[in-house]
Amino acid sequence: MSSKNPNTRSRILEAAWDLLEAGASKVRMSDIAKAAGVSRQAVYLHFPSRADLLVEVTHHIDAAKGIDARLAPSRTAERGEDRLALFVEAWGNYIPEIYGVGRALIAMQESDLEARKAWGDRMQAVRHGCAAAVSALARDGALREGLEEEAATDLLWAMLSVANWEQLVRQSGWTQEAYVRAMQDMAARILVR
Amino acid sequence: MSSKNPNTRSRILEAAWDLLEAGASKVRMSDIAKAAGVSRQAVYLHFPSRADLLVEVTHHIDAAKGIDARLAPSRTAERGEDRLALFVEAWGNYIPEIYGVGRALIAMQESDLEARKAWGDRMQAVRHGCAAAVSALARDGALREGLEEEAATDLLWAMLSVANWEQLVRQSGWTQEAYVRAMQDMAARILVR
DNA sequence: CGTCAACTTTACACAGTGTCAAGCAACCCC
DNA sequence: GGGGTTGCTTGACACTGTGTAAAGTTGACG
Repeated sequence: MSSKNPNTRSRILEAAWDLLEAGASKVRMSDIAKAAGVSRQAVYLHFPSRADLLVEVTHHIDAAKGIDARLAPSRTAERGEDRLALFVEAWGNYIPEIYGVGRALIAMQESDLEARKAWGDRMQAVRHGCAAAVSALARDGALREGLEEEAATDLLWAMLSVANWEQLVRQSGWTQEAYVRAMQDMAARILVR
Repeated sequence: MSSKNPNTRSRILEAAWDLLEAGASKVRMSDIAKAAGVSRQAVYLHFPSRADLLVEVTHHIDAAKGIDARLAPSRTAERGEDRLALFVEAWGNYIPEIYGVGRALIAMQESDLEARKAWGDRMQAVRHGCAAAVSALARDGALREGLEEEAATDLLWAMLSVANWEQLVRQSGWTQEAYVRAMQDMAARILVR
């Protein structure tokens, strides 16, 4: 991908991650450069744009935090209901990890087409997870009657949005545990027969 | 409030409203000025900042669309359950009206403190509506057991966020009617005993 | 010693917000 | 009918942040 020093690249990614996760309200390219101990231009030698850098940070986090391993339990669950609860738990507990970057990427969506596409892609991946859980319910005949799989997926997806997590946990002061329990309960009440 | 020509002021507000509601992705001060047939500086003679202008637009819309009248049925409902359903319907159907401005204001939140406060205040008003509906349920003894009024209000509030409406209606392609019905159903299942 | 890669330094273009000051046209008032 | 006031225009400019461009520095390697 890049012929530059992979060390510098990682330092930039780590620095960006740190700043974003620390909740700094505005993280500029120069802030990231400074935190990485590198010039602002060096950042542009590794990442063509701010949006690209942020996207790479999310991939970096995915690799570091092992998103796949976290979702594994949900995929191997027998019953649809268990699968749903485990998926809600896994994703719900992953949100805080990517919240900083997600927020920055969401904020860029309005102005930056690339950022919109990048975040949209990631959220589409979450939607696939939702669809899989809903589909498992349907397979068990446990999906609430009068609810299409498509609509159920949309609802679950909307419920599990980063924005909702932000509102409940960051704004309303819920604990992470309360959030996850509420979402599991909610999902069960809305989707399960 | 302003010693300037109230006519020009209204023209600016209307122009901003039109542009925002038309879904233009980026609405600059100069765009609004041009649409209002006025110089960019004239806009600043009437509104100190972009955030102020947007907030005034929301108030303008409230006055034009009669938010109070729309919420009246919910306030006069006898049963808590009816009140809840009517509130969800009234607010849910109001969202599309303010979506354009809301989106612009939300996009500014990250960078602009004033915008954050302004939109936060408006959302707080919605929260009060949620709290009133929940309180009516509790009064009837219809609130689901094991659910605090506070938590119920938070949940309802999060559910009814503009972001969720956007995701379901604009992104997932739901009709407005389907959205309202789903939210009413969801609220009943989650909050009502 | 030469050269190549990675990075630094400095400068600049560009968009958009917000400020400032001078000018101008209409109207009001004595 | 001149003098002031009001509401707006015109043009210039400061500031922030992104992204680009080009020349300079440093160290490793052959």
